Amino acid sequence: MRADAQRNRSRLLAAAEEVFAAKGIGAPVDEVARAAGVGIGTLFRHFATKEALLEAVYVARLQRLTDQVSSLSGAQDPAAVLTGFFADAVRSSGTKMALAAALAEAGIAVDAANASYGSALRQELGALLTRAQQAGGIRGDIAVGEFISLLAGTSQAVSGHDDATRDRILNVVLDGLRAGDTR
Amino acid sequence: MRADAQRNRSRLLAAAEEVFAAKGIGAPVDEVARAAGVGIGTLFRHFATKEALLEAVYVARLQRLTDQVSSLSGAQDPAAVLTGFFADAVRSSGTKMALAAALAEAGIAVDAANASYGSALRQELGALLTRAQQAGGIRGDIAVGEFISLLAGTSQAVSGHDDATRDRILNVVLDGLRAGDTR
DNA sequence: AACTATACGGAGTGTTCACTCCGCTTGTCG
DNA sequence: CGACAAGCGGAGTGAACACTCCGTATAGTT
Repeated sequence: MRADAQRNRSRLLAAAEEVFAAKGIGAPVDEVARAAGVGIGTLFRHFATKEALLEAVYVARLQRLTDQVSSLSGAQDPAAVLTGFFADAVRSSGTKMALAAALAEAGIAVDAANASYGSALRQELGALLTRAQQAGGIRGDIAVGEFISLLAGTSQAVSGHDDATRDRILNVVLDGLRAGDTR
Repeated sequence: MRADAQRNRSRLLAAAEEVFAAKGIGAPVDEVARAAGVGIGTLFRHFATKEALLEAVYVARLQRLTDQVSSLSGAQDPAAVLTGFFADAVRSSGTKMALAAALAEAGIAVDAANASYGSALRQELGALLTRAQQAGGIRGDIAVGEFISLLAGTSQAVSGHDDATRDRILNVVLDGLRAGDTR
């Protein structure tokens, strides 16, 4: 792959993430191309369809989340680490108009990505969750799937609120995650 | 207003709620007209734009929620009533692919409706919430806005899950709403 | 420097969709 | 029943948008 091609590809990904986060996934692809400073033709050579672009954005986000969780997995206080991760993820997605939720709503594009890349995240998170539950501090009656859905739902719940309100909402869910478990 | 016109109007509203709930608000209006058994012309005579139709659907939902809360406002155990309402609302919206969330994402259409009709719901709910907080059983550090956002977020979180999973997710949030308050 | 595979830009194309227009139908009222 | 306003249906219109195509430009190689 030529150097300029690689540069354009990552520019497109970054621009897409920004544009879709700001205006929702309904935003026209021309805008992404313009934001990236490339022509539309270039966009479509790198990502054959809009859906492929969305998927790439989604995968990139999964990748980052997975890395983040991986780097945390050895901690000595898994419950605190897990809730900390939850809070971080919610706070950072709040800025971005619930991009993950919007992507998830898109449906099809996400399934393929979930199967291949999501499973890694799922596995990492699942391990951390189990350890947190065993160590105490996180309720035992939920699985990874519920945890992830809660993460997405909470991200949506906090979007559009100021920092203080966002933290109040977040605390409700975090307390719920700890509930029924006497630390 | 002629009898048939009124009939068509309510058919359109019902069809719109169903179609948009099933396929998201991106569904073409033709489909709504077809589902209602009327022509497109008729749809647009009753609702000047698609946005107006969405707003009408949203208002109808707000209306129903408001009535529901009103009928509950005199209860002797406000905390239980409030959590019961929360659970009901989440469960019923779960079937409908988070219609409220999708509508909220549409933005503009919702603002006007919120101002006029949402305030009634907000007021009713706010009263109930305050009473529940005073009676004990609901944490004192949240306001109506947070409660409503949590409702919407939780609705999204449970969508696509089976009943048992849905209830586990719901319980996390409900426990969170009770947390920090020794009943 | 010359060459060529690789990549680029953006006008053009087909399709989807919200919305309009008008000839026809039907409810309503004297 | 007859008249006519109110309402209906759906072909037609324009705009937005995803995606294609090809002449031009440029990175990498010899």
